[in-house]
Amino acid sequence: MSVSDLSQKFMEFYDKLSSWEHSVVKDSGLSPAQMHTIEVIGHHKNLMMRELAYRLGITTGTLTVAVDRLEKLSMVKRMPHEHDRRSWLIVLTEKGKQMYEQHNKHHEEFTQEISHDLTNKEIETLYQLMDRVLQRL
Amino acid sequence: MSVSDLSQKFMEFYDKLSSWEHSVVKDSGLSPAQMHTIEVIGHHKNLMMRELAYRLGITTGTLTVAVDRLEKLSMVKRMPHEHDRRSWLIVLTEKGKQMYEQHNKHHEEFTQEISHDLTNKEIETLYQLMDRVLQRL
DNA sequence: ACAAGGTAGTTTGATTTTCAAAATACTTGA
DNA sequence: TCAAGTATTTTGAAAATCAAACTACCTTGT
Repeated sequence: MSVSDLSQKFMEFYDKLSSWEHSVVKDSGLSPAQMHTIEVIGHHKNLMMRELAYRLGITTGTLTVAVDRLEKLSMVKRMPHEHDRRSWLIVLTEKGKQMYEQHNKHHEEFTQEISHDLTNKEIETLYQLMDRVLQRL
Repeated sequence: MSVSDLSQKFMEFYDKLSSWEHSVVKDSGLSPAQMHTIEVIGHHKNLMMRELAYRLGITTGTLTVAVDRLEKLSMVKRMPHEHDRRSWLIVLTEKGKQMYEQHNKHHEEFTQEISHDLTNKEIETLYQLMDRVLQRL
């Protein structure tokens, strides 16, 4: 039982999550990138372009286009920043919030499904271990 | 401690892994999609176009273009299929194998790094729990 | 044996995602 | 105030993606 084994499991987990996400998102009418954008905005409530781009791992130029499109779909809107007239706060519209909530529900159903064989204690343990691992990131 | 909490951790893990992967891949000269293609081929040693496309979650049309490009970069090559003249087996070249090994090493260093605070027993537990979760996927 | 239907891969045409670099508009600090 | 810095957008180009049409080959039922 080596670090290399754990590494394999991490990557397997990542891959499977990725393909699950992909298949779920397809039914939503949004692209994976669009859904991810909505997830991050929904999680943070409001973000400036620069910060959002950073969290999505894309450039602000790319984000400008993406936000334009999401705005056209009535999923997000640009709100003026109170203290900096160069900036926008990007927030979810009502429709965007619904999309966010629904997608979250999918995540929870998914988690429910895959942790079905675990006891409450095991779920707790898994949570704690992942939490500790994540703190080093 | 609910399923919803665990769900959050899963998504946080996914996100952070994703952005880590992104930053590592950038230094390799390949795109994330290209690296992922190499990872999957490297893992399975050889795959037909159809199977590889399925595992990558893309269409065969997209894959044709991607493999063309990776072939031009001398990372992969198409080998004729023994029993089916319509098919190719996609395999890594020597250069592709090196890329694959190096990327794997990055994964292991990453895993080493983030599991640094865990005891061997905890690593074992985490591995087992993830393994059980993954079996339901 | 052979036609019909199925499958593997490629091509085509279009859209989306992405980047780097230049441009614009605003803020900050000396 | 003015120079330098920052937030966003625009531009031009490349890469990733899809659906649908196409080619070549395989399989099956009669």
